[in-house]
Amino acid sequence: MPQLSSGGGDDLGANDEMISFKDEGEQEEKIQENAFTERDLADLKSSLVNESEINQSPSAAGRRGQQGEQRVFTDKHREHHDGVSKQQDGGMYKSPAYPGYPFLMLPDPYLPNSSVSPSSNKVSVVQQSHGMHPLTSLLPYSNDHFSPSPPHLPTDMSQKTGVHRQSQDISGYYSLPPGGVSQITPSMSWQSQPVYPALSPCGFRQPYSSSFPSASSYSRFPHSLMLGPSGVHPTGIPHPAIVPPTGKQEHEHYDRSMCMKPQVEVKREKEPKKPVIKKPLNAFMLYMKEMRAKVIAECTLKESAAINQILGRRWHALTREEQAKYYELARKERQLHMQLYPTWSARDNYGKKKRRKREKQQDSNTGCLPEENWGLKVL
DNA sequence: ACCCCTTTGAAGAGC
DNA sequence: GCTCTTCAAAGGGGT
Repeated sequence: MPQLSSGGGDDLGANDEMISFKDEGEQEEKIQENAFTERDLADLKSSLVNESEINQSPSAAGRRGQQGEQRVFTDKHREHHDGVSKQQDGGMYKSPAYPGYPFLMLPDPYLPNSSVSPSSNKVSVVQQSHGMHPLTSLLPYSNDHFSPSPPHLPTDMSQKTGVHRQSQDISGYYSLPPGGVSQITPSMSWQSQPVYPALSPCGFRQPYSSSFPSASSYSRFPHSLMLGPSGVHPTGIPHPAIVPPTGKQEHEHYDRSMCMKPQVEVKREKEPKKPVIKKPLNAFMLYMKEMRAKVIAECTLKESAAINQILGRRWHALTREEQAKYYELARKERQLHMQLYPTWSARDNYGKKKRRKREKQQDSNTGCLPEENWGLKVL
């Protein structure tokens, strides 16, 4: 475990873990809302815990018993992760433990024996019937693209140090021209868009079988800078990362409309509203996206809140190496997002969602409208 | 139709 | 620098 350097493990935030980690009883209360009986739930959760512990490497099982080593990824630890990633780029990604990462993370159709093996990359790849595997789309990366970041180059792209230096870095990943983003050619297109699901010509998400990266399939998605002001490419094909500023299921609604209506009409409809560029997914979100289907299949649960609780527990049960892979992917996602949308800020989407319950409660107490205040602050 | 729930992490704002 | 808030995905459930 490369990241478990001596002297660094004890300060990895056991307290935070204990705080954030919910009690078993609490879990039961939550999941009781499902159709399961208490016993079924207990069995389910017991099996989940067992499964997590069994499937884990012995180090993970041991780690669970060592609350003091439970991870909390503070910035320091993230840096550590980056350090791990660097190591893993040269080690994990190329070592026998992670041969060809992320290419190992292929969906079942592409790996004859892709089931989880304790000795293999334990992060099982789940065939998502509803979407492209976020990691699968990393396949276009070459091994060179996943080579370790050059030691002389910073890898933490969260530091807004400008795109140019990132270009120097990401150009290795995405073959960016020296000029940076503005010179990204359509041919590069969306090979470098790992998270956003591949869309069928009709805009519907495709299973792996049809979304397996290929130059032709990805070339359908032009670069953001090739888009028109509404985020729609002149061809009428929507940008996968840009969604209309409506509520849930934006992709589906939007994509269907793209299929059904002439381009000009759609363009006209979309013009008045500024497209929404979503936040890049963090490590846990990437993990959830990958594992959700598996949990649903195993637990026959469909309620996302319950699924997410399970996924949260499993996330904690992962070894640091396993988590590191997702942190690394998330880091690359952020890099890519920053490349594609240099001027985008997370603040752009503030207020897009409706006010939350907590805010409403505050409102009832204070009479304030926090989100409106946000808007005032922002503007 | 819309919001809540539930999770973790990233980012922004405020102090 | 620390704390708090919001959003990212997901989809069943509630209003």
